[in-house]
Amino acid sequence: MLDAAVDAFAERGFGGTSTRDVAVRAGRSTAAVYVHYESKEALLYAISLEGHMDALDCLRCAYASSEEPAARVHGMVLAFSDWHMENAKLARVVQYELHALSEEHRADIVSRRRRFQRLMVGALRDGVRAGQFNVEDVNGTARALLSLCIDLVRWFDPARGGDPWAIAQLNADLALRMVGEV
Amino acid sequence: MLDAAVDAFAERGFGGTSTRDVAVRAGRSTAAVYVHYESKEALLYAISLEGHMDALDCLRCAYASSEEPAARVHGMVLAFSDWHMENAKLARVVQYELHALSEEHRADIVSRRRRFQRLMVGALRDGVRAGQFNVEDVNGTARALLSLCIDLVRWFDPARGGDPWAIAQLNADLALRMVGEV
DNA sequence: GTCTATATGTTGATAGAC
DNA sequence: GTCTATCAACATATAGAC
Repeated sequence: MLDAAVDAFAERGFGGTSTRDVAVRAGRSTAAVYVHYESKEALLYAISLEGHMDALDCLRCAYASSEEPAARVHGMVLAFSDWHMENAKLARVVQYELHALSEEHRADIVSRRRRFQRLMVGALRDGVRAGQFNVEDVNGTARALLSLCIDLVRWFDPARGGDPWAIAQLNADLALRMVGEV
Repeated sequence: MLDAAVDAFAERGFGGTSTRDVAVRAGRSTAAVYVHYESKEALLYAISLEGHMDALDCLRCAYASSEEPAARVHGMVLAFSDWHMENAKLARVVQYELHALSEEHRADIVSRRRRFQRLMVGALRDGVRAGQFNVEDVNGTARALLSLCIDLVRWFDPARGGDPWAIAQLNADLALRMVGEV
């Protein structure tokens, strides 16, 4: 059911998807949707929540798996880029359908999103403090590094080929240049 | 009429917008929409076409206004970033609503989009040939530079403040690092 | 070119049988 | 938990008067 909704929302957007679209993809009736979810918006929230938690786990894990600043930033951009390509449909919904959430749900998700930025800012500060990075605008640069990863969902299409790992490697290498690694 | 549609599509997405939404914003009846545009999709195509032409003009102009490779790439990222913030609503529709176009219209737009990539690839090759840039993957790096600019429309909100020019400058400075400027 | 009125299908969501 | 059947509201688009 969730998978069916992810596919549909990713393909046509939340507004362009009907509960019937979702039900048909899941091989169920429209009524069956409402047994599990209170509304179409609640379905989107469930997807968005799961996606944000999974992506944050991914980025936290990468942060924790190295103490050396350059290796850490490299690993974070590598993992976060890869996540967006390996979970292309989910990531698309996560990144582009926030506007359709209710006010309360959106506030919850927005506060979760700040953690991505904080984590990346932390990684940059570590490198600056250690004298290994040359970054003037830590917040802006962190934002740009996340942008590089997130924007992958706009154009990357698993069906059209392209090697996710090679793309993630390129992003990670560019990231080290962006932080002015010494 | 077009402005009203840009506002609506940017806020709620194409699928989440009704022709009534557009008509009300424009201070007209729904019937009036169909005097000027054959369908809701035709309205989206008109917006998308105008937006892509304007953005391409912007990037071409930046390309042409310098011969020196580093200044050229800096200027391109500066101008393209700025365009996405100064035309935030239009840019949002341009970048995120392609999926809602008819097959013919989408094909037309997609072929126009390739010109952005070609222009940036050209700028990078110039710098590599001149021995001023150190870029292994020209296509991938050009894609990343455009990503940095385009992803601004996902989060930049003119209403919430933030200095577009400072953000554009940061992106342009990061771009020079990304191309390994000597 | 604009409107009011309307045709025709689709929407999110519910009722009630099994 | 699943279905079929259905509701009221809304969708896109058109007809025809001014």
